[in-house]
Amino acid sequence: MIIAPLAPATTASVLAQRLREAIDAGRWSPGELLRQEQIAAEYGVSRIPVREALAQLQSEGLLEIAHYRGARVSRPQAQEIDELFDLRLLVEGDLLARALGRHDQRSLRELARLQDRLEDADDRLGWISGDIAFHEALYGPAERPRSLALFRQLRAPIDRFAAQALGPGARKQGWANEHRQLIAAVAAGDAMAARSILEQHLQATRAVVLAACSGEGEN
Amino acid sequence: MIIAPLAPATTASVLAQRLREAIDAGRWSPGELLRQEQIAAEYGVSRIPVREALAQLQSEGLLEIAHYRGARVSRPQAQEIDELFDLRLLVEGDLLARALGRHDQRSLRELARLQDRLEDADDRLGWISGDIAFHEALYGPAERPRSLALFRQLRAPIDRFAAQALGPGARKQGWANEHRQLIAAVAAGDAMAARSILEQHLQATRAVVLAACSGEGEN
DNA sequence: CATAGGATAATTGTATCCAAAATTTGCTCT
DNA sequence: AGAGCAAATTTTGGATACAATTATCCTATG
Repeated sequence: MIIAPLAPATTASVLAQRLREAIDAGRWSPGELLRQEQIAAEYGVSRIPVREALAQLQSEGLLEIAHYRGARVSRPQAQEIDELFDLRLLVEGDLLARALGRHDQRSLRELARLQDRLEDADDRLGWISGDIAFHEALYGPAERPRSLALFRQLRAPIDRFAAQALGPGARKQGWANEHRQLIAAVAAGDAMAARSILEQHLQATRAVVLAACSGEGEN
Repeated sequence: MIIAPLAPATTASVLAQRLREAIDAGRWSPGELLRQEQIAAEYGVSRIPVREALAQLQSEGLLEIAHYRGARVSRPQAQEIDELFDLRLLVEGDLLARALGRHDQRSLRELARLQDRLEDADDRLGWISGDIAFHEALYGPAERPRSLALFRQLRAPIDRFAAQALGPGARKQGWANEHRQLIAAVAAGDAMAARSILEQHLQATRAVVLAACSGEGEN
């Protein structure tokens, strides 16, 4: 529970959050231009905070900005997606290994609770944010803030396509199974099994994202 | 040879580059405030591009910005530096392994040439940019743009302290030896040796950076 | 008819100006 | 004299206005 916010919201930061959600929701298709004036008018602000928010989203890998030319939702190439998933396996594998011995009764119950909530969620954005929350709880005990930030950063540019792919019912079962197996492996302290399940989980997600990314938004 | 720049420079982007260099050169000590007005006056521009440049440098991890309070050079905690070096070993180890089989006569000659230039450089910024160039040439054949970008990102917040530590003559010899050994291991295609030398190289650098970071700029 | 050239419009980047927040200064009261 | 509070100054965040660059459309020409 947060008492005093460390970084009191500024127009640009809340705008960035709103735009993040709008992008994940698929408001702009990859390649489509985000017009500063239009966004400014829509949110009732000037173009200055809009520009700062767009720059922020660029640094997160969601947008590509060309000078004097505009910002557009990035569509990673298949090769780049492969690379991102390889990096995720490196970073998340390390986080998982370090978190293994540090989980306790409470953190495991929290994991199970998050997974329950995740399976109850019925909208795409809820799944994505729930999945992020689950993995953050999974890696949290490692106490590696920088690696955790990197985990978020590596997900950001592809979650948009994962959300697209997680339409009605698609692969939700296998997804949930892998999460349950991860919890079990962590509870048992089985590093090998955990690593193996994580790898399988990421491979499956990679395939889904690749399909969604190549299939959508042909501009 | 570049004919037409893909991204024509804008005031904010050249300012960001200038400020990057100024920070690496130690113009501001960690914790010291960077005043927008002062920087704007100094470079003869308004505060708008200054703010955008500062935001960019924040996203690179060089600065920490608090709302209405100002930007200051970040001083990572020892624990954070440890984590950054662990991540570097993960990412650079992967890059090195992937690049190993892809080096050829020309790329090896280029590596040797860069190392020669590096040993001739006589100022701190030259060493740092030379070291970056060397490692980029070392990992380049892996053809992993995203990992290479991550390599730069993981270095950025600590290079400032590496530059500080690389004062007159300090550890330059061991540093050069490790680079030469890396070239030899790559030429021989010896993955184990290359990995081992890289690990040793990063451990040594970590110690230097930790010492420089904790010892300097007590604000 | 396709295309090169140039004027016009649309859009981004930057400067100037105003508002909000924080830091500093100086005063009061104990 | 020192702690606490309030006005003044400083500094940052945002809005408006202007300049620079790019995109569009129209015309003229081979």
